Amino acid sequence: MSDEPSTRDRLVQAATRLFRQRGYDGTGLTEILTEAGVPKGSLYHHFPDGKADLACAAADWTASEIIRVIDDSFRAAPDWRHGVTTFCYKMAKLFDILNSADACPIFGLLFEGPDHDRFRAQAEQSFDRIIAAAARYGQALGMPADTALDAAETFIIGFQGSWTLARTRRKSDVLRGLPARLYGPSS
Amino acid sequence: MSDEPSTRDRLVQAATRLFRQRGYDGTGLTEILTEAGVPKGSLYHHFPDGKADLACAAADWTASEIIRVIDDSFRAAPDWRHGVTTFCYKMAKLFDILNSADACPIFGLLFEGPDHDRFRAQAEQSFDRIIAAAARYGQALGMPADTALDAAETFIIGFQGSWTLARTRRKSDVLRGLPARLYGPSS
DNA sequence: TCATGATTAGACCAATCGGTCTAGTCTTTC
DNA sequence: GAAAGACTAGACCGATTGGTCTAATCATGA
Repeated sequence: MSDEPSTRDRLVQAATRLFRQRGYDGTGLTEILTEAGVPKGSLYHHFPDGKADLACAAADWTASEIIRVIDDSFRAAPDWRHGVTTFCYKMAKLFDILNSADACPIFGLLFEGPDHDRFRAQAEQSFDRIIAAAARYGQALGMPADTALDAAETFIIGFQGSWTLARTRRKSDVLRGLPARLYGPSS
Repeated sequence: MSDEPSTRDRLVQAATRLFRQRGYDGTGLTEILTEAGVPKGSLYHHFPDGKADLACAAADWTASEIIRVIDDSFRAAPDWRHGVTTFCYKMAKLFDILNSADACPIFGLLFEGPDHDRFRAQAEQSFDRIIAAAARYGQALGMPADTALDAAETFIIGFQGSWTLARTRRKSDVLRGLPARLYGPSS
């Protein structure tokens, strides 16, 4: 019943927020430490490899958050399109809350940084977790396994592109319009 | 008939390449200068605002390159789908040449950096130029203006998402598969 | 030939970067 | 209540950052 998040969690969440806003290289350790209210020693205790470790933890945490939204969107969905639509609306709302300026939670977080291949591998794993989660709902809604995987990939690809365009325009409409783009005008 | 690109051009192209690989904050000025073979003084002569100016020039240059590929893909295309397909194949080839590790030319370049809103505005303009170029071909192929704009947006959104996924997987297949995703299996 | 503005050249700067290290403070266990 | 390990605290480090500034060199037109 702790009301305070642990030091580790505060670090991960502060890092997530800041990486999303300014990117990996754009965010200083001091900034993260200040935001989390944690001294440097603690960081290197919980994350021996420092910034890189922290970034991977942040990516992992974000992927789980996204999957949580997927779950919330698809659990009660009568069909695939409804699930996608709910997800897009939820994310559009999040986009508006985030001041319409941040990078897409997972997608923007990775790639940069010195340890290129480690980050790439982490991103690949995060992507696959998310796609697999969506594909599971596709199957549950009656699709064959490979069709579901394909539909989930298309969905996530479209979402990623839409978020980027939404960001340049600072308008969340693009996200809400994704289902119509992918599946035609709503009947 | 100069065979040597100008100092300015060498700076822009070196910056483009490096920003694409390591991002804005991840790339040091010294690195750009070394790669371009240009001393610091020249940079601040051609780009008084330094790194930020250079990044905007790089973005602009890249957008023009993309539009050139769009032109090459659509000029002789018998219909919209053919144009999109050719574009995707050309970009997949580029992706392979670039070692499958770089960010998508335009899309990854921007957003970070201190002068957030300036970069955002630059990205928006680049996006719009590219979408408008594609939409023009849509109209030329018989679509009404608003349909063409919508098709172009969907195309670019899909492309952006596909490049990202291709990057995490280090496989250009995703790019080549985009037309089938958007328009169904080829007949 | 000389003068002038454009351009190149790189030494130099304060600030910040990520990371290390030692000291101290909790918490747990016997 | 004492010993031991988990954790916090922050001073400190060399390297690198983007940016400034002065001096030299180049091209050009009178």
